[in-house]
Amino acid sequence: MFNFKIIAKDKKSRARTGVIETPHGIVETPAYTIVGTNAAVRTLHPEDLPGTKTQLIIANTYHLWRELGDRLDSFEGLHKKMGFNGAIMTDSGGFQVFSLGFAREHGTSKVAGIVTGRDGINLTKITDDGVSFKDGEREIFLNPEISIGIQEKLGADIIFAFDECTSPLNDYAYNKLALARTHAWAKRCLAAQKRSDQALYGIIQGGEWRDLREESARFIGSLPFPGFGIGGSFGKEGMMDVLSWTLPLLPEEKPRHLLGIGRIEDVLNAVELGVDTLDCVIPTREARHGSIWTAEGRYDVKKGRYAGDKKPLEKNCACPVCASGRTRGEIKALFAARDLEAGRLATIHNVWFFNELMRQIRESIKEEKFAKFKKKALSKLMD
RNA sequence: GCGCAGGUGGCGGAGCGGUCAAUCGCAUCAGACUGUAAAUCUGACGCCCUAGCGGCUACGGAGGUUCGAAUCCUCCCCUGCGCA
Repeated sequence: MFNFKIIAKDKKSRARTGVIETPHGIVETPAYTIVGTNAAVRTLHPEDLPGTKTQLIIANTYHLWRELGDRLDSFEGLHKKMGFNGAIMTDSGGFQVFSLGFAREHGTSKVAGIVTGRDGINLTKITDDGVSFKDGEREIFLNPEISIGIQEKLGADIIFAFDECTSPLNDYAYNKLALARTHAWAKRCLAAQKRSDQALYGIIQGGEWRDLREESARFIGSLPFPGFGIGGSFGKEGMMDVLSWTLPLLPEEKPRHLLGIGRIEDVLNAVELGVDTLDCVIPTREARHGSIWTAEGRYDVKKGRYAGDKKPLEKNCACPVCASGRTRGEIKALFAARDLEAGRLATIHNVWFFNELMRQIRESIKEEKFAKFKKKALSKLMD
């Protein structure tokens, strides 16, 4: 049902290319996972997905549980719901422990140094059993058993252990405590799993501390998970340290997923260090915000200078939007008109862009040209 | 020609005697976004600068009243609607 096969390894780095087999088809790795939190890639229609070359989508346990509640028992399954026959993952809700809690309270991102909106509201209450999320008048409680139970009903091909994503502002002592909890929860997740046709990935945490990360990689890596996720917070530099500390300690033949990271340079660095799949909201969220990703980086198509611009979003791009002759000027005008079609077109392009980047990465590894490819790709970036 | 309603920053549109360089929206400019709380958010947006509860010029034009006017008065110019 679930299998990972490494096809080629880079000689000079830990990069590898392979194939993950799932009940819903294969995923060629390294692969980008497109985020579809509420069982839909925002702004896209199901029929848009094939054109974007998307192999893998990740939906979210917390959000779907919040939305479905009791109706989850009669849920048709994510593949049907999304009109997507490829591989699907569900995140466990562990990230929401951070994003709806500490992150929201303090206005921090999981990537250290990034300041986001802060409203001082912390909706979470964390105990050793699980996490209670305030949702208006009601409360939503998640723990390892409940998260796995929900994920089994959602029916993704790959599911994640319920963990606690800490903040870059949490100190060593807190991370140590949270890590012990995440480890205990990992075992509970394994014990709670009933379905055998879903691959449950364990998640490595430990903040930016080497001893915690290594401890986590050893511990989680020793458990019978068919794959692993690298989660948590770190700085731009620390991110690569964390991967270089942890990935060598994990069973090489099992796939590794980097949770929630995905700018061009991050993708290249992560792959170089041995990451097989990764997910990120950047292609989709930034598309809705008007940021168009290209080999040179991104630009904001909403800007006045693109009014009437007859060029495609990206030169020589073969995505369905660029190939159809849609222009920057048209898309700028759609953004100006608040037409949701703008976000859809930008999303198709961005998703295609990242999927295509991964395709090129896979090719370069097979051809033993990854280092060269990476260097060239980085040199093209303007910022 | 008469009557009525208006003329405010790039545009729309508040303000109707003081704390108004002027709410707000749009446009523009700059920035952010990394397991989606955000198809969202932040900042700038008359001119000048040593960037400050700083200086200057401003609310169609010209006068006037007032300690003080975008706000009141007079005349003029212009626009829209109605009647001739």
